[in-house]
Amino acid sequence: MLSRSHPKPPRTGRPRSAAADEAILEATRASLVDLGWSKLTMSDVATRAGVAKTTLYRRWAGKNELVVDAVAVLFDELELPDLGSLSADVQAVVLQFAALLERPETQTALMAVVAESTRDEALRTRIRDSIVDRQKRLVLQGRQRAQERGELPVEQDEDAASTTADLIFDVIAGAVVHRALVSAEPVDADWARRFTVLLLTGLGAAASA
Amino acid sequence: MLSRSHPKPPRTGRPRSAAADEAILEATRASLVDLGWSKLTMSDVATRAGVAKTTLYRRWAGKNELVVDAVAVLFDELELPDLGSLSADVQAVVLQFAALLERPETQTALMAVVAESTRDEALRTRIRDSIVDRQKRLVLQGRQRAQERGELPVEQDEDAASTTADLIFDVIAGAVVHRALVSAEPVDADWARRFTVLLLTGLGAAASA
DNA sequence: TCCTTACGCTACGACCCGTAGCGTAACTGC
DNA sequence: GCAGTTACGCTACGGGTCGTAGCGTAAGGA
Repeated sequence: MLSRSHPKPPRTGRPRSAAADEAILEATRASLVDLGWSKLTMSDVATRAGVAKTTLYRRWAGKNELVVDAVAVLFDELELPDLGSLSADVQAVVLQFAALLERPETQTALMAVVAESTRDEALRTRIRDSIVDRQKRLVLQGRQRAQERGELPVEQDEDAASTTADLIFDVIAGAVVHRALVSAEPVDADWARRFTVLLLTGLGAAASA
Repeated sequence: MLSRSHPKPPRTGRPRSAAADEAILEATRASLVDLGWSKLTMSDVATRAGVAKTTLYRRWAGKNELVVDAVAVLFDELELPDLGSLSADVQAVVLQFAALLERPETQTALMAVVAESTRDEALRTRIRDSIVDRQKRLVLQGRQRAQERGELPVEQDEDAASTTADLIFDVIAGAVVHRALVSAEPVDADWARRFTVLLLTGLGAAASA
């Protein structure tokens, strides 16, 4: 359900082909795998999708927007299983996120579109709406469960709670991305365990774990 | 000191102009500010630097390598002031790092070259050597000071200590980058304080701080 | 059936890429 | 000084992508 939401879907005339939409996005992912971000071209995607190049430009302004939509759907796979403890839940979601970042299409696309978004306000909100904000639900869900289990205190101040959730989200997502893409080292079960200990109990305790 | 280190600097012939080197890197940074990563071209950099395009290609294989070198030097500014406590030291380095990421040239370049590096092994090691690994010194330095103050235990196992340092580095750098570039929200003193509390004492304590 | 919109195709100017060729400049060893 | 070697600036080039315009055709709605 990509809410690309044309504000005025006209009721007359030939409707846009939904099949072409899906074929284009699929072709974009395939092209990302084969060529990577920088060598991906609109012409190549059009050819792979069996579609005219002009059809791409009728729907997407350019490469940036196209790739965001093509990759966004992959992030909806993430789920937070209830494993009985906050620690187990965090480790599970970290490993899920890491598996997503191991896929070549997300690996090459994610950082690239973020880089582009630093100079494109519209693109930034597009990424925020279709990728980033959707994952915050995992943090909120995990916190609620932990509070129900008594593992975390219930915060009274609504604003402070929201700020804390944002902080935790940046820490988890940032650490996994940095480990996987910048340090380029594996996010395996052992790393996830160590990271979770650090997140839950802090630095002093983590050093001796 | 960019160790681009031509293995064989020939002793004969006309030497390469060091002034041109610096002019090119400076022009690259200026072009990053004005145009951003995607619209930066080799021709534009050459023109700004007052240099022929062929001269660029004699020294750098392409846009990726050039930008890495142009931006790398900026990261050497980071220092870890001794403020008397681990908490204060962490907050200070976080704010320094954030200030660096607010500069448009680093903002647009950093994520872009990392994205490219996912499909280019040589570029990845170049980034690692000239940018990433240099910052780990801050973590090692901070830990040593904290241990001398008695704020952190001295780890016996050498490998485990190294692994922990890598983990902490990914957490700090990742969180700041994610906050600044992906969430696109300010890394101010308050955020740095909250983050530091989380890092040092863990999630349960951070929620009630 | 008429109207409206989407589609495929072709062609186009503009731009950037990366390299080759050439004459000139700068520095070294004899 | 002179010859040898390398760097530099300049021009030119084939190859590729971009994004758009124009046209005839296809697919729905009133």
